[in-house]
Amino acid sequence: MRNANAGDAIHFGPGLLARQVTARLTLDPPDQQALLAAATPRHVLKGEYLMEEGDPRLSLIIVGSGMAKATRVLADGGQQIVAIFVPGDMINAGDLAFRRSVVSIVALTSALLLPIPLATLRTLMDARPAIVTALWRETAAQAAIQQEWMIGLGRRTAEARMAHFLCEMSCRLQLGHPDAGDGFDLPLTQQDLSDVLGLSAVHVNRVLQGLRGQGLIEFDRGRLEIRNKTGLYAVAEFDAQYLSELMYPEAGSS
Amino acid sequence: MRNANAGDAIHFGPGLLARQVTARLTLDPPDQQALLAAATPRHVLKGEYLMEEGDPRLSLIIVGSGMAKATRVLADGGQQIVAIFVPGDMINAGDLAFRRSVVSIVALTSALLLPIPLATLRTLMDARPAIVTALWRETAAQAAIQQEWMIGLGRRTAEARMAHFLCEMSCRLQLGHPDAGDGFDLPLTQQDLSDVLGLSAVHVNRVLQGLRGQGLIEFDRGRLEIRNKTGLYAVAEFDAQYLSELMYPEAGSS
DNA sequence: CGCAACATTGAACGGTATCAAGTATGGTGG
DNA sequence: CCACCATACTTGATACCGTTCAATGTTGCG
Repeated sequence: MRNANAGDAIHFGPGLLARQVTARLTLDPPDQQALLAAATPRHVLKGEYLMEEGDPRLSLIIVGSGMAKATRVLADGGQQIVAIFVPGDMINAGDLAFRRSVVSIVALTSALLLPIPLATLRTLMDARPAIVTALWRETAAQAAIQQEWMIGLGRRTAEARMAHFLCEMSCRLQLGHPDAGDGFDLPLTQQDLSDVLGLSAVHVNRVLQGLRGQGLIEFDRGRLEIRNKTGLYAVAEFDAQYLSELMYPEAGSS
Repeated sequence: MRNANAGDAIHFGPGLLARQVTARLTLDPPDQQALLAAATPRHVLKGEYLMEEGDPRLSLIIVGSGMAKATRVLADGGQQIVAIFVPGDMINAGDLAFRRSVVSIVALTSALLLPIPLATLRTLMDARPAIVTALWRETAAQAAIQQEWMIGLGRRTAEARMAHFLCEMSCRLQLGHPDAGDGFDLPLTQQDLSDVLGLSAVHVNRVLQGLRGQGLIEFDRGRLEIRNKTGLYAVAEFDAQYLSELMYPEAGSS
């Protein structure tokens, strides 16, 4: 949302956006440009629904900027967030393999989306096999993150779960700009956090205070500062490697 | 493991096995045969490790018969099972997109595996794009099941979680032979169930007794009988559709 | 200013874990 | 065929982590 390089090969976006996105797309420049050129950028507002449970899938959506959550509402009114999407992510790439989405997608911030209509995508996939591979890899990356969440939900204490999630988001959000400090925007309410971590909102509050009290983090109005990275990693038993491998996979796997 | 049709196009397997497997591979016959022909069948015994955390990925493994679990051991000795594989599944298809596995794979029964060396697979993927699509679809299917587990771990009671898991396994195991009754082999100990559901083994025992007491199931020595399918589905809030869509996706999505 | 959303705090309850026996069950070797 | 052993299952008592309920404080926004 800063310098709009009108001269970019990618015609629709500011330079910064393109860089964040392209860093995640493991595609050769021609494939990448073909894919991005097929998108019709679209802005959405915070809180807007991009997709609802049961909707047919109409497009592949790449997040250009902003964040979104994938959530499922249960009969008793409870809610579980099953994914958080950051710039460069393909929103529920895996769902595309099926007829309809089983989760709702909600924008956590105002966001710029790059939706690619399914018909166009199919043509591209036929013409450029690397795009199928990229979709597969993205699906696999999201599945690996999900596995980490499952382990947290099943076997970690509330504190470790929270710490682990914060570490994960820190890594994922800072991939594009590794020079940034230890603070970043995490536009989640405590209610959102509780729906990610399978806790009550009240307990999230107490856990956050615990982490604050240990001098590990500050978290205020959607901004997280990591005060003691080593300590936080220790509480989380966090191994950053699983993510860097996901995000920057070995070249030449097709 | 019954009638060995030596005349089958697929040279290594009994007819029944081939049918179970091929029903899940959404590939045209030529692609399917090319893929399966590249496998060197291998038997493993109950309890055998097929893969350990951190191992490099050397092959794509399709389950021919038997079952396996994907598990992750934590520092405190706790354990979380993140997937159960049944005949026709590709074991951690998603992990192939990366360098190494982050989970261990253990055989739950003696099993027949169809491993396809990674080098061969890459050649096949280049020659037959439909195979990449199939890997992607399989990864997506497993991710969708994982999401369902996450929802259970995060937001369902122990009883609903258990019921839901049993419903899921019932559907997945009976896809090949829909005529079978409401009983099937589920070779999991109560300890295994606890590691799937994020509970203690003691509590699993009590939950099972609860379901038995309501006349919903029988579960004895690895054999599950569903006595009241409607009732069990109700307790689980189980929607069978999400699975049938995963397993029998619409034709022509490439 | 006033409302709505979000965050914080305290008290009491409850689901599930943990600990500690004890009881089947099935496989093995004699 | 039996004695033995390991594994799995069952049961009861107790403790705790996290929930629920209810009230209050805080922030931002139209």
